[in-house]
Amino acid sequence: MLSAAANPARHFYCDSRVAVLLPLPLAGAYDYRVGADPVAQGDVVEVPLAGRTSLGVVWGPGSAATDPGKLRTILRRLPAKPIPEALCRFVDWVAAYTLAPPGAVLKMAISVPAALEPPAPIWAVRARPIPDGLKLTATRRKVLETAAAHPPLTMADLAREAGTGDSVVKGLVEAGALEKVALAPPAPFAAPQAHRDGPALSESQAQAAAALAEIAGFHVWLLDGVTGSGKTEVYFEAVAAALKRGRQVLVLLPEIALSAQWLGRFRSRFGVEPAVWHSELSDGKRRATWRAVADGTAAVVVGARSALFLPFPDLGLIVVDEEHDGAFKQEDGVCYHARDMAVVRARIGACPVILASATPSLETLANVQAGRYHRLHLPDRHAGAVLPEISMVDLRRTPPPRGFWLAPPLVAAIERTLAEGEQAMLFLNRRGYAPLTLCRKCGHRLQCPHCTAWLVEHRQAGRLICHHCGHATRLPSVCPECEAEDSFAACGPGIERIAEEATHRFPGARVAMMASDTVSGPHAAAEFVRQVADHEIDLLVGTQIVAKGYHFPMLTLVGVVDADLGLEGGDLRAGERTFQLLSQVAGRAGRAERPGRVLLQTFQPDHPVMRALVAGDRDSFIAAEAECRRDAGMPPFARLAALIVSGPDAGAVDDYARRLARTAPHTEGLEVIGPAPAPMALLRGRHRRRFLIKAARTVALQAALKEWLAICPAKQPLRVQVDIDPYSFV
DNA sequence: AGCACGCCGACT
DNA sequence: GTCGGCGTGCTC
Repeated sequence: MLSAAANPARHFYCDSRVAVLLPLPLAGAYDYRVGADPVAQGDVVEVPLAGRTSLGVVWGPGSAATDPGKLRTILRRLPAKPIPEALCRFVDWVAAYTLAPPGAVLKMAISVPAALEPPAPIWAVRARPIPDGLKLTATRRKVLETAAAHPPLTMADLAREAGTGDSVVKGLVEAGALEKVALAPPAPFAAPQAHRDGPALSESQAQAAAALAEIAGFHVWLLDGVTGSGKTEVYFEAVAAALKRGRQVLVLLPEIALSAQWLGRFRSRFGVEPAVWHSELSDGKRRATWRAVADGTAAVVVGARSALFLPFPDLGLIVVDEEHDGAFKQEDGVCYHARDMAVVRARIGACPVILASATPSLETLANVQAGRYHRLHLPDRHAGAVLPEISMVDLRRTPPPRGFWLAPPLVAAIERTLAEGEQAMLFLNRRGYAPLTLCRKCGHRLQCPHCTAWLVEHRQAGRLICHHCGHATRLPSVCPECEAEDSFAACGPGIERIAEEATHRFPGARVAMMASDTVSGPHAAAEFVRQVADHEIDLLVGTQIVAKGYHFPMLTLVGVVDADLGLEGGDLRAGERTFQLLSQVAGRAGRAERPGRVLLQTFQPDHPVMRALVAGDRDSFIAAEAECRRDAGMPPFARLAALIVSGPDAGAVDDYARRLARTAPHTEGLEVIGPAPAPMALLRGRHRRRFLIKAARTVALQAALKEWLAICPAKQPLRVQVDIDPYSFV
């Protein structure tokens, strides 16, 4: 099924030493002596390391520089397929780009050590000639006849088939009348049926699909289509085409745990479920999936960003759905953007990438404009549905009553919608009941002891929770500052409070909440989404997870409780992100026959983001935003990196940050800003200072940073985290 | 990431 | 007098 061999010209090392990359945050690969068996590039090996053993991957020839006295010998070669060369090159590339130790990147690629050992055989039994002196009872005879009539069965299956218990089967095995044989484990993933007919496509969908079915070789395609235009069905044709060529496909989604509807669409197009990959997989699934990717039996993998590091031997297409989504950016450990790294992985594998979005990122649009990416446009909603009408509720003119958050025009619209027997959704990107709790007597605000953040009241859970480190407490009975009793007041709304107001305002309506902490795990999310889709809920109150790709046919009204929320706090991408998020939320309305309506509650009706949303004018908003970025010398027209210096002691962190500032590079086209307190000046008990580095696109940014940090390395417990292309500034 | 080495408090 | 806390440093 797979075309050719994955590693056409692997180089075998019979000479004395090779470099082995270990999945540890070391500066580089270590050299080892080759044992009795020769090894080749990509082989997974076990090596001794400081009194224990470690896995590693043969990375290349050893260096002459290592003291031969230190060399130790490779213990064994694991009986696994070698790591594909494309993945090895990808690991090196990501390490060089992100300035992460290559071993830390390798660790993401061999994240399932158990998958490298041979799978445990499944034991079955089959009949043998009946040994002399076997006592043949009626049940025993039945079991032996059944065994003779079938291919080898597991002991449990045989017992069930023969209508008896497994003690009889066990007895026959011991008596030598049945013999155990090892079965090959079944392939965990059925092949998708690429030849099935897809759904009927509209004219523009069919054109785009036809173009995508032809693509091969490294190219980047932006599939740019309004919400509800059927992008998924269009790129499925590219998936089908890649499958027909016998190649593997990777689809990246921003939040795989919430992808039940996507999986349903895949199943109806291809007849089977794809392999899924995300952090909540069980160990067994994880192992089976990794192995199925490595041996090519997983033809399609849909996964979160970490799926990029799976060992595809023959990747023929990558799709990044909702490419603008911030969830693709990994912010801790190895900091990388999965959309950008997908493009790199595709280049290394010489295969195409499709980036799909209704609200593409500025970066991607700039690449289209520069001619680096191709664009396919889907201007219309599918099946005659029209885009929702978006209007504003000016909170300065028609504010809600004191202590409430839904303004009269929004309340009236919801009442009308519910009276029509349709569904409404209220969107507020804030979990919990109230984002801030303060003492009415002295004004004291309840703050997280480990972070620069207020504690958020979660009334349902009866807790105050820090959303940054998870610190949780009960609401204290007296103010820790002035010792006043029962003096706390909840300030501002979270979705719990909106749901409370909605329940009170719209009696009889079935109100439900959806946030990352109210639906835990893929199953709960799938069930919840089904309830909304089947109209068992009238009014849905949710955070940004309701913005993501769902199709609710009876949902005709979306109310954005606080459209200004994302614009606070001087973030480079605040405007862009707010535009994308609100466009996506608005896109949930009116996806079937009934037209949709969106109301944005705002104090800033003249803000460019609000104007663009109401006018439905993405292109001029993006053009204006791009102009600002160009003027400010910001991405995508320049490059940015962040250095975060952190440690448990504020004084030591400041000292080190000042030393770094003194040794900062002075290079033409490179500007170092800082140190300044990082936006979260205290996070999980660590004090943080930040440098921002702005570089012209022509400057060798990574080299300059590497040199800088080498002059002035961080000594524990101080740490420097490098974030190339930082995304959020919080 | 482990694991050892190394200096200071509460136990058999 | 030891057991053990985790700070610091190394692993081809």
